[in-house]
Amino acid sequence: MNVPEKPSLDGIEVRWADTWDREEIHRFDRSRDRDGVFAIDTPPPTVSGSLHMGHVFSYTHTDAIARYQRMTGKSVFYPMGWDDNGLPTERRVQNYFGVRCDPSRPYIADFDPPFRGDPPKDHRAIPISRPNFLELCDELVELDEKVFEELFRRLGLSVDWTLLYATIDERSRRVSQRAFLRNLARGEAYSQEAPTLWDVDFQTAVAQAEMEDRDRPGAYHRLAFHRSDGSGDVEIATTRPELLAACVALVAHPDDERFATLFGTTVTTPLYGVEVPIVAHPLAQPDKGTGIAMICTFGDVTDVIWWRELQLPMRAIISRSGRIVTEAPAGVDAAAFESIAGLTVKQAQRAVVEQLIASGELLGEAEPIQHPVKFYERGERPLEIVTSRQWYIRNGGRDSDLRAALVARGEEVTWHPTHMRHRYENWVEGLNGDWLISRQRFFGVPFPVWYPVDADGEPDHDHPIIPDETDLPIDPSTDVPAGYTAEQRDTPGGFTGDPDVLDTWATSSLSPHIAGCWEDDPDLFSRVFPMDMRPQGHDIIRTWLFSSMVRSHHEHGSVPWANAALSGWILDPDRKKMSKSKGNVVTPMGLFEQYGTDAVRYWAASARPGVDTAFSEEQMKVGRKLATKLLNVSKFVLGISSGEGTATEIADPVDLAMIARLDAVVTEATSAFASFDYARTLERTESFFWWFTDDYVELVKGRAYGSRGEAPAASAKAALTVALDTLQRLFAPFLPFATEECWRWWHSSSVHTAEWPIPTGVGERPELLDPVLEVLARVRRAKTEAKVGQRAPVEHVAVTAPAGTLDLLEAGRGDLLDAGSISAIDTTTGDTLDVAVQLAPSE
RNA sequence: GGGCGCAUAGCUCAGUUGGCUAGAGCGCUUCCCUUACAAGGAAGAUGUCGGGGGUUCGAGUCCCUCUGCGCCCA
Repeated sequence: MNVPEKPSLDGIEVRWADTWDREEIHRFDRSRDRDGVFAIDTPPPTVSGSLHMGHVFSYTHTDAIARYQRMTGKSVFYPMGWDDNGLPTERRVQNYFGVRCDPSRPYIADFDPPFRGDPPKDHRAIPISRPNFLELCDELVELDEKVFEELFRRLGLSVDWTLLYATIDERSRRVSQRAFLRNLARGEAYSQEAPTLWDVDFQTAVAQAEMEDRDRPGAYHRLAFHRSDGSGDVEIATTRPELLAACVALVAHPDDERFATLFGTTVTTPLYGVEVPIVAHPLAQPDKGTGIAMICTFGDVTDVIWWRELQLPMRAIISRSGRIVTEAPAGVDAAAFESIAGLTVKQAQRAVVEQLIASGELLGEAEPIQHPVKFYERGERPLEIVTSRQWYIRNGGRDSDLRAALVARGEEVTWHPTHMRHRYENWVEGLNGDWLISRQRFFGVPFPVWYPVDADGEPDHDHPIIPDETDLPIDPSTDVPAGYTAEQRDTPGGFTGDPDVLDTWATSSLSPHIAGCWEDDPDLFSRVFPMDMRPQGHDIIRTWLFSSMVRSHHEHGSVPWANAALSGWILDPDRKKMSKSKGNVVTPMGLFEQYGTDAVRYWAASARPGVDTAFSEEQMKVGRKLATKLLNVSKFVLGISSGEGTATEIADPVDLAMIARLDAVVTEATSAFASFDYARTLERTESFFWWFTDDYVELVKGRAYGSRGEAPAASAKAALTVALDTLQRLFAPFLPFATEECWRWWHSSSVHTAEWPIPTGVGERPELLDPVLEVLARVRRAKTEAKVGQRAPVEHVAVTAPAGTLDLLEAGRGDLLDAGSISAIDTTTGDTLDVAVQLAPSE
């Protein structure tokens, strides 16, 4: 045994993290069968900046559960992944190196970027080739990932770092492409030319899950359409007059009597003189504007529905750059159109409004309104809708059977907390289209397909050329399909590669497959899948959680995991969502250094599952106090008992009563942990711990020192040892460093590979301690009121209490005399408890 | 508009199927350097459990309703 003179938390993180690495205590034992494994589908953090308190918070919750499961004897499959694939990385590369990707540029060997970090504000990004851009992506993510790993190790995450993956690495690309090809073969993936939400800045299609509504100012402009029979005008209101040239119909609600006689007739558009029909559709809102609206191809998603369901013609005028196309669509007055050709949407609106004023077809003043506008969640300009060919995976958005099946899958998962299931169902039931998985970006997993090019040089999208699974991963922009030569690329009669990359969620939705080496290592996969637990934030239920469910449902006909544990948000102390500026000032590493890692973990683990939680340094101070106390009480107990004694040697009723309480805590702590409620385990353990140190230890200290002889001391020592041993293990998942520190004083192996405690079963009469401690409290109070120290001697204590209480009290009489420095206790039977304390005269 | 959550001490929060006098920590006040711990300990004060109604022998807890805050979706 080796107890230090002055226990300290300083430096324990590095010392024990190194030891754990050396002893490989977090290593997954892949020889265990599925029942002996606890598999965690760790969220791969986005490597596009820095880790913040939100990461520390939620990853601590998962780690506590992982450590608990390990102690119960499970082989814990706890991988880590880096989500380095996708737009956030591209964006960061652009900002870090001062470059942008231009696929038309040639590759430059040994390219040296103009900056490495913080290009000046006026710097214009240098266009570079796609391969050069990807090299810079690789360089930067490697840097970021080192920093991430260091922080996670310092946080004490018990991940098995040999299981590390990155969502852009070869294994992930192979898994992602293989899963896509399987979806394609089964008809779950398909490509289609269709109107698509488009971000004009990022130049990519955007999925429903990445969209958000933002309130933006707009204005209703009232426009006069002219009835074709010359009988007057029809007045409509629109917030997007610039789309007038794209108008293909007017629409009103079928039950709206104001327009009943107009349905089936036609009008001509202002400025452009296009004849368009007036149609009826239930999605038209009678109370909006004038009750009749123009349908354009396309102003918003409702236009798309109308266009599709009413089989209207296409008159698209917005290009992928967000500018008005240069040629007028068929039927549109070319001379009138020329004045807006090539303008941005904003410029076009101004021009059209001016023209309408001039022609007298704008009625009255524009009426300003606030209205929701669709944005890409990372974007800065409203989404436009353009027609393009995209890949989709069926997700129930267009198929009610599949939707119902996915809702049913949601019921197979146990949600923590349970109400999070509603978020999932809400999302699934509100889907309005399949999952768009293609992105017109660069740093991502490429679609593993080529297309034959016909004699006219046009790709045949209906007959994609598929690689063999054994060749994956492939890059269709450099690899050549079987049966073709490289010279045939992009030539008539040859082939062309699909230029797009998969949505980042299309890869991360396969995180269980990537981590579990699906198909590459079927033996491993069978031992970990379906996994036990998916921890994640509730904000990505609609993306990561749902897409994972879709992939697993298609591929395996099962859920990907049995439990979904949703963590809450970190809020500023003033209850607002943690601001960036604040998050940057308070860095996790700074807090680890200031309070110790265990203290920060304590703060995180105190928050109940799924509950938004205020950032609180006060809680960290409490955590530090707890860790310090644990070291000190360990030193005390081990100093007095030498770590000897077992539950069977406990004989004194006071000790048995304490053990009874301890057993109850173990039972409760265990069932809470088993149901993922780490916070409850911590709270129960902690409150017992403080009671143990403040009351029980003080009560039996004298006896343990031998004040009443060997046998009573032996019982106390055994009880102290058993309690300490149990408490160190109960705290181990929360305070991994402090518990390891004091555990190793008297054990040669790690507390984290020790067995999770089970009740001793020897406890008796827990209620006995209540009257004993009540009397002790009265004595303490008397001393405080007399303003003397707690060691001040007491001459005499007279206790009046009911007979039953006095019986209980009798068992603790000896300990009370010691703990209170009391010379004598007299007892009298009475109705209520009364304690009279007579202090010894001061010297 | 639909869904979900929250409201308990000055602050942050516990309070599991209804059950003794509603708890903890922080903060505040007083005292104590005591041989595990002064980065500590002992003691104390602090509540219309958001409002209203209902069920019940009994409601912080269950039901209804209202108010306020937050989140998700449309």
